[in-house]
Amino acid sequence: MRRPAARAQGDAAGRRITIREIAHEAKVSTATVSRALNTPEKVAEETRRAVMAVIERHHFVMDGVAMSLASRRTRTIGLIIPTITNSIYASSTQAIQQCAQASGYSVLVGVSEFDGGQEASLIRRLLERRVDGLILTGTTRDAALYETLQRNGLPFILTWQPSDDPARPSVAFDNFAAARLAMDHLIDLGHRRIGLICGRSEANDRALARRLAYEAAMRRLGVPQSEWLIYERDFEFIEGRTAMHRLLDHRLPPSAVFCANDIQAIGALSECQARGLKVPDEVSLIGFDDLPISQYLSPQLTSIRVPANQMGHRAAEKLLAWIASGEPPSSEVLPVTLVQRDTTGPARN
Amino acid sequence: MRRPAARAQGDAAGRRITIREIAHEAKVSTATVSRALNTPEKVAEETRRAVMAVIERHHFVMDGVAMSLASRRTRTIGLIIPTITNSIYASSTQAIQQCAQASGYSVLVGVSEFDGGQEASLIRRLLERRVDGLILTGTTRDAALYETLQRNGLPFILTWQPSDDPARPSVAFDNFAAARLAMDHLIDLGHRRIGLICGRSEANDRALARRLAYEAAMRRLGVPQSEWLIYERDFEFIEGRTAMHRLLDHRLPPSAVFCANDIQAIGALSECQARGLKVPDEVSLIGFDDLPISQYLSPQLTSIRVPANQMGHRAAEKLLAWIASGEPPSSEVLPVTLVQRDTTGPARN
DNA sequence: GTGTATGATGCAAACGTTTTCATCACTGGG
DNA sequence: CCCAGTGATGAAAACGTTTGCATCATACAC
Repeated sequence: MRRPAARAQGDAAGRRITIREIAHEAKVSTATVSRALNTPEKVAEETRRAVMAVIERHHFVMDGVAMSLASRRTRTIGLIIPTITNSIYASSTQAIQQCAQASGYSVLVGVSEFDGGQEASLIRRLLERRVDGLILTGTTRDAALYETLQRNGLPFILTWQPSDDPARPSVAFDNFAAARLAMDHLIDLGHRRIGLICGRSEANDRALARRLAYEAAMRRLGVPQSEWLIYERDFEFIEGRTAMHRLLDHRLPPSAVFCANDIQAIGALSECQARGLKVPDEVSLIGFDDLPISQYLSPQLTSIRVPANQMGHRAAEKLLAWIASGEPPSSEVLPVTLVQRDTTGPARN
Repeated sequence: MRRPAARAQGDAAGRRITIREIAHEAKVSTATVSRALNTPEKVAEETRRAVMAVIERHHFVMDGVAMSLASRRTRTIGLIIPTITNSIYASSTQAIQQCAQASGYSVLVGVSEFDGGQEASLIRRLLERRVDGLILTGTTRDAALYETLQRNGLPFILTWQPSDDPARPSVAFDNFAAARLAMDHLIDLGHRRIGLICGRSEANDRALARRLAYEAAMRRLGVPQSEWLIYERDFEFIEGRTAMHRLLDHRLPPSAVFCANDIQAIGALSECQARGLKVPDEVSLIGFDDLPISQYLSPQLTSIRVPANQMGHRAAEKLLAWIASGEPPSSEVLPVTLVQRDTTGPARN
């Protein structure tokens, strides 16, 4: 029986051709081949062409692993996101991809499922893979993890939540201020009894910031803190829907609900529609994220537009610049806007 | 001025500690350290513990690049998808991620943006990175590309479209049959003048298969081929919407429209709603994909449920099995179901 | 006591590049 | 004619692991 490894290399595949054989055939040294590939300007035009001809002829593909070992860079960045199915993360991820791909970098993606432990082990794995840099989601994590990154001198950018520590550069927007924008909008419309549906604040600093903004707004309003107005749930349509169900079943239902993400907002909206409740006449709903779909709903969802795409783009740019220059970038706070559509209206009473 | 590279390694970061220093400190050879890490059962319990202690003490992280070079496997798989923002691809991607992560593999993701050329260059890049295997989307691509994969003996799995070539194993569902399911549903409801909104069939074999099923059904119906009933557009809500706009503006608008993906279906639905057109009373709409959101729309979207998650899961499993065993797996066709909801109803006349 | 497994370990040769330093051939100024 | 400068190239030492083979105890059957 043949060894699996041999088989996995494929039957038709002879041993992969190496730079050494290219060098031999082109009658130059491996150094010259390497230079022809990486720094063509350092090689005489004629030599370069000869080398390239041999390379073409053999379909030579450089071994990136050996290259990484020798040059001590992998041309790969790591990206850790909580989930990929919520399209708001897909959006920033796509931007990061584009940026990286355009600069010849590959992206190693890890999905943490909102679990700190899993995130830590993913980070360790990426560290082991020697990624040149890292893009992380949120700022809250074990200090030991940050130490590990620092100790390894690994450039990293935090996203989705601003960092106040210059040693931990971030590209993000202010979740607290953004959520306040939403609350102010509802308050301006005359709402006083406002519900909140958001993510789990213990595992998600974005959800926490939004909740805090909600609570601050309610306090400012002089409304007593009422736990029954608040629902922390997972990021699923159904969770938003059942939360809304509970809110509406209450003896004194809120006249407006702040959903701290569009997924849950859409779930909440569907609950209203299932009950035949008019939105925004009988209850107002505001979301957060402004997913592309939100304006194709009916009624169109009022929401807070977050710069997911731009954030991914800038984060990738800054990370690559850091890698190239060795200089850590400064943090950047991106603007956020209220997109007023058809699910918010004046309070009735 | 210091060299960037030096700086990028970080200030606090001394040179990374190596297996050699661990070995020295634990008074064993590097071979033993390597074995303690990779095949603990081949090392005496006592020795293993001593080695581990030293490793812990120094926060030693193995250099995966050197490991990959020496062992000739990277424990990384490549995944190429056309886009990540359409949540149907996010769904299969997430499943692949989970599977890979659970087996200690990392996933290098490439986004081709439905562009064959870009896909080819991404594949080459992944080849260079020496991924242990590849998961690709669709079956239609340059023969030279397949040859390259074969030549390098790289295991790969095709997804989203079944392959008939046993040398190119696939995990997919039958797009033609699935689209026929949708058409049959409309036809059963009495519709005869049926529109089609789908992706660009020249760059997307899934869209092509669905279009062919549409055309076959229309032919079966004896309806003359009418180009004006067919719209090939990009995967955006707005594209579905404007296509629907055109369709409805026609002198003889269709009584039903088959949207070959939910994104465009949702756009189409929004156009109907903007016009105050009753769905399904005045026009029926059927989607394809059955995105999670589709049942939270109002009216809820009738659609074809595709096993995106399962497909990703099975594809990853098969790929990893192939890598481990060296034996290419057989192809697998997954079932698809019609999910009948509220956007399809009997034809009026 | 001999011979043979068995288990734990070490030695050292890969793995396929990059990169430093040295060499060599020119060029042109003095 | 000499010398410094420049540009193209090569030799060889890394880079940090894995792994085949050899070695050396120790155990056990006979």
